[in-house]
Order: sequence, then structure tokens, then C-alpha cells
Amino acid sequence: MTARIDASAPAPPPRVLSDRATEIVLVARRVLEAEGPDALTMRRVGDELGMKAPSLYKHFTDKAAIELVLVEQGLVEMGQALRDAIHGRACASAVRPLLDTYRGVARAHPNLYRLTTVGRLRRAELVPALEDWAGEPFLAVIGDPYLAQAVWSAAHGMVILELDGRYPPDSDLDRTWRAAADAFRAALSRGR
Amino acid sequence: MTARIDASAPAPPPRVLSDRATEIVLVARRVLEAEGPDALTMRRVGDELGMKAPSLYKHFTDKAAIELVLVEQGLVEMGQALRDAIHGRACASAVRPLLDTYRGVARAHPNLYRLTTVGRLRRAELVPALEDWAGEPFLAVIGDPYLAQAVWSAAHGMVILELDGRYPPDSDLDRTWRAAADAFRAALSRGR
DNA sequence: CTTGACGGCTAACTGCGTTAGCCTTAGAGT
DNA sequence: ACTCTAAGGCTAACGCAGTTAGCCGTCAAG
Repeated sequence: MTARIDASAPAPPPRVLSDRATEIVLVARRVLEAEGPDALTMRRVGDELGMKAPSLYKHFTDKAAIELVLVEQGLVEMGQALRDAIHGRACASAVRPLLDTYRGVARAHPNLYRLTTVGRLRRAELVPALEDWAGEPFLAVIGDPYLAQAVWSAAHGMVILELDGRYPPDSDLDRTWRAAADAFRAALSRGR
Repeated sequence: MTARIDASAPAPPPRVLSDRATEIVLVARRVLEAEGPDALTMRRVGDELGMKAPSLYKHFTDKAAIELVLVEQGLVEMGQALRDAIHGRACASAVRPLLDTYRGVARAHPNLYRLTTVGRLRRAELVPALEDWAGEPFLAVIGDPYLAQAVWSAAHGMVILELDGRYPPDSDLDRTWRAAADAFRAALSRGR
């Protein structure tokens, strides 16, 4: 029913950046991950590089353009980690590794994850096909595109609520994830 | 196994506000819902009321305090709508109405929903027990607290991704929601 | 009649993204 | 060898954000 998914397809070619632009993005990411989104400031990034904020505009049109590169990095790294976790097998037994890896990547880089996934996204400016590529592992494991989207949404919901500290303080999130994985795994087996 | 949930318990008593403070919140909500979070500015709220921005600080300590009242309104209205939708019955057949209502409320007030659910929350300053009260309908319908949390997370994930335009343009979200509801409903029946 | 709280005001500060315009440097073209 | 231009830095400044300090009129309570 569903087209076969190539879960080992290489990521779309990354955006080409000059050396200086690469440095800027590197610094931006370090600041973001270490001190959060409020610290990610044009003046701050400039300081880290020994230059003034307006000079950054010689390399990027605006702040959003820098953030967009970070979003692309987030998508690539998530997509790659998910591919590594499921390495080809597309069966119910891959649901748990898929979800565990998703959660692990997000928790390892919470600020990058937030930047990557929260708020409106100028899809038009993104490297083409990157978004689909990052989400493909869900499709590869689940098969049915609607259930795959539901699983991805649930994973995102659980991750973002965890990162934002939205769960009651006494929650046992491991069990919550297990409950979700069990429900989806059962639906997957049943749907075959 | 799980304590009985009273799904018709009244909402915790709302924060008491002076007449002027109530007006301010009313205007803030109108601006937020009509024009989005960027338009919600202290100067703008003041303008709507014929006063200057600094005067607002005679009624609220800061902007976050105004937003907190809006968050509380969002929680109350969501909790009430969910209660109305399930009106007492706690069985698998209530999963669909629960999820449909959740999605409907969020789409009816997208900016309020975002303000209510996205980002860190100063739980300490919130009206006590309000957050639990708003989430109770999930617990009432699902029973198992871990599965309930998973269902709530999935609903939030699907809603927020929809509001942020994160799904591929050709998605059929009705089917995605149905896939999620089916999976959770089956898990619920099986778990009894 | 006085006093003090309430609730408005103006002026101003800091920090944000961003723009305009200047200047130096280095390499390419003739 | 000289010129020209593009690259990439700089300062000054703008508009807007939240916020603070301090002044002043009104009005009810003592």
C-alpha cells in the first residue's frame, strides 16, 4: 500500500557557506546550546568572534538566516540519528529504538531542538527535501503515513513538554513513553 | 488501580482582579487573538485603553503577569470544554470526543493556545491546582495515568504542529488524528 | 483640613535587530 | 605598475521592546 522508503538515503547536500559564515554558525550554536535562546544575540555572536554585530550582516541577511542554518543542522542530526537507530529494519520492534533515539537527541541538545521544531518555519528557504528526509525514518518504521505522522507528533509532544518542564513534577516519563510506544506498536502489528 | 476522577469538579477559584486589571487582561486577550503575540505589547495594550504603557505597571508587576492571567484563562476554558465533551462517561468511546474537542478549542484560539502551552511556565505563580484540573479529563477518560499523559502529549503535539504549519502541505490531518485516536482507544480497551 | 493611597503622566535607560555610510585591504584587469 | 572593485570590517544611529524613576492630581478616610 505504501511506497517503499529508503531509510539509508543520504541527507540532501548541505547549504554551502564561506569560512567566515561557518564560524559564525559555529559560535551561534555554541552560545545557543550553552546559554539558551535569549543569549543568542547578534552583538553576542559578534563579541565571541571579535567583531561588531553589524559586520555579521556582511555574511547573513539577518538573524533568521543564521538560525535557519542551525535548524538545518538540527534536522540533519536528528534524521541521521534515527536512521542509525533503526538501521534498515522496518518492523514493530523498531518503534522503541526510534522513539528512544528521538527523545535522546532532543534531550542532548534541548535548545537546538526547540529552535528546530518550535514556531513557524520558512519552509521555502530551507534546503529542499531536508524536512522530508528527517522525518522519513518514522515512515520507514511505521509504514502507514497517517500513523507515522501521529507517532512523530506524539514524540514531539512528549519531548517538548518535557523540555519545557510542563509535566507534573512527580511524573515518570519513562513509563509515559513506554505507554505511547506500546500503543503505537500494537496498532502497527494490528494494522498489518 | 487508579483513584476515581471527578470529571465534573468545578474549576479552582480564579484570581481576583480589580476592574481596571480585568479591562487590561480583556484588551490583551483581544489583541493577542486578533493579531498574534508580536502585537501584544505594553504600549499597544495601553493605547487600546487610552493610557500610557508605564501606567500598566500600577496594575501588574510586568508583562509576564498579564500573560499569566491569559494562560489561566486558556487552561480553564480548555478544561471546561473537555469536561463538557465527555460529560462524565469514562470509556473508550469518549476518546474521540475528547481529542476532537481538544483540537477544536486550540484551533478556535490558536494564539491563546500557544501562549498557554508553549515555553517554560512559572508554575509557582499559577492559580494552585489549575493545571491538574485542566488535565483531569484525560485522566478521567483514559484511567491509566501514564497512558493519559501520553494521549495528552500526542494531542498537544498534533495541535501545535498544525498551528505552526509544520505538517507537509498535502497532509490529511483528520486521518492523522483518527490514527492516533484508534491506537489509543485500542490500547485502552486492551488494558482493561 | 490633612494625609496618604491610587493611578495617571513624562523622561529616560538598556538592549534588541537592523541600516547607512565610511574605510581599509587585497586581488584582478589593463 | 596603476587602477578599480569587491569583501569585510568599523561607527553612528534608528525604531521598538520592556521597564524604572519620579512627579502630580484626585479623592476618600481620619
